Amino acid sequence: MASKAGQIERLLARNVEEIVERDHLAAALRSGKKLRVKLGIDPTGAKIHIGRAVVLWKLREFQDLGHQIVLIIGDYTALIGDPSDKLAKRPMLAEKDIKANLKTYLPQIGKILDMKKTEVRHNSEWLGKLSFRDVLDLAEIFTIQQMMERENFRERWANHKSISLRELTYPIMQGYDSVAVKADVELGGTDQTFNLLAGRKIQAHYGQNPQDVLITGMLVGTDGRKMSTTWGNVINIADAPQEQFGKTMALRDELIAEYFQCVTNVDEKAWKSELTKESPKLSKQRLAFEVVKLYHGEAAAKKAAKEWETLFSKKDMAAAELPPLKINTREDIRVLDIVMKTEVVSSKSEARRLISAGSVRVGDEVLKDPSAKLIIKEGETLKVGKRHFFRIAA
RNA sequence: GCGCCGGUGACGGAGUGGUCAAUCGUACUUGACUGUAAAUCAAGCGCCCAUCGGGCUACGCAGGUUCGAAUCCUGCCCGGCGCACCA
Repeated sequence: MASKAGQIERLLARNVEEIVERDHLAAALRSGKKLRVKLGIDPTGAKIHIGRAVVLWKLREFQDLGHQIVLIIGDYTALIGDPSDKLAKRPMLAEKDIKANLKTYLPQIGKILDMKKTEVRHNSEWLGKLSFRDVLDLAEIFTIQQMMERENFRERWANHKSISLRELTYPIMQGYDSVAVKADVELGGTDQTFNLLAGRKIQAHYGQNPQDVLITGMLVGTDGRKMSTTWGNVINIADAPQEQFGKTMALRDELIAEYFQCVTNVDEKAWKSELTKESPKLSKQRLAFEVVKLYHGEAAAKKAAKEWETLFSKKDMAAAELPPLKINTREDIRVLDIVMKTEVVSSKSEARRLISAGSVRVGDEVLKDPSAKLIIKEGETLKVGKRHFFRIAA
């Protein structure tokens, strides 16, 4: 393990886009004082991807140095809901969703942080108690002009897109969180810059020392666009080993370095020297291995690497370990119905399309007729599309 | 509150009474080529049945006119712009 000074140096440098009051933070870290380090998360989706994990790993570094992590669940902010949802019923549903999301969230975060040492708070605890008067007091801290400096507001303003009054209160809600938990440091991605800085101002207003702010870069998706679940270019930390490995292999070559730096723990010098002498494919295999290792352990990573090799590189379906698919092997069955059984398609029309396109094969044989009937044997392999494989079970 | 413009598929954006399940671009899926990379080429891209083909549901919501509506009319909801308001 590196020296404490080394750890601090790394903490302040790797994947860090900007630090506000850098010297102050550096001094605080060296002072030996136990800092309260805040991260706010909105439980909006069910899965956490490796892009969002960047900041969690940063927290882990703080944790390893003995500081107190304070995780704030934005249950109150999320409850208020999106401005485009006008239905009165919405908040009730959201409350349920939030609870469901939280159940899956914390275990995922637990893959990165030591939850026993983490303070988990919900911001409804204090935001729910504020009076209208309190809110006005908070609102007084900022001017419209300051709010409009924010890029996404400015852009929307320019494009005649709506900006709700409520949205303007987001920074003050989040900033007040810092007051409530007496944060010394807050982390976030560059998209959070405005909110993070708002926290400083609000703390000062309430007579607290402004938190230092550490901003991490945003990880791009595997295809080079912004990482987003709707784009399908994400690798989730709870994804199965195989899936993580495969998704990493689908990464664009030019992003390999960035991914090594942002999503793995591999020492910078180590991966840089390797990268220059290896082919992109080899580098990616190493990268994929590291990613899986991080979330599933070394044994799983080794296994995933091997599986990938047999299935995709050697294209040896027969030798690979595949998920079983239960099919009646005694009667003949339509190709269409077999594909439906796999549940990789959302409709029969889609299944027909896939079949007609020649993307379904049993063993080495391509099956192009949706309504052709066949008797399929136990142990045979089935491939549907590019990446769905099964082994027939009785 | 008044006036004007607009709300179309994942997104952008055509279409302004039948030939519209809806031009086109992007994204996406699949095939070929490959390194499950990129680029390129090709096909597909509402749902259901099907061999050609047929049926159903859709163009903010609800009604109406018509043989026939995404297209016309009425009401409602939502967005933008302008006016008014600004003691």
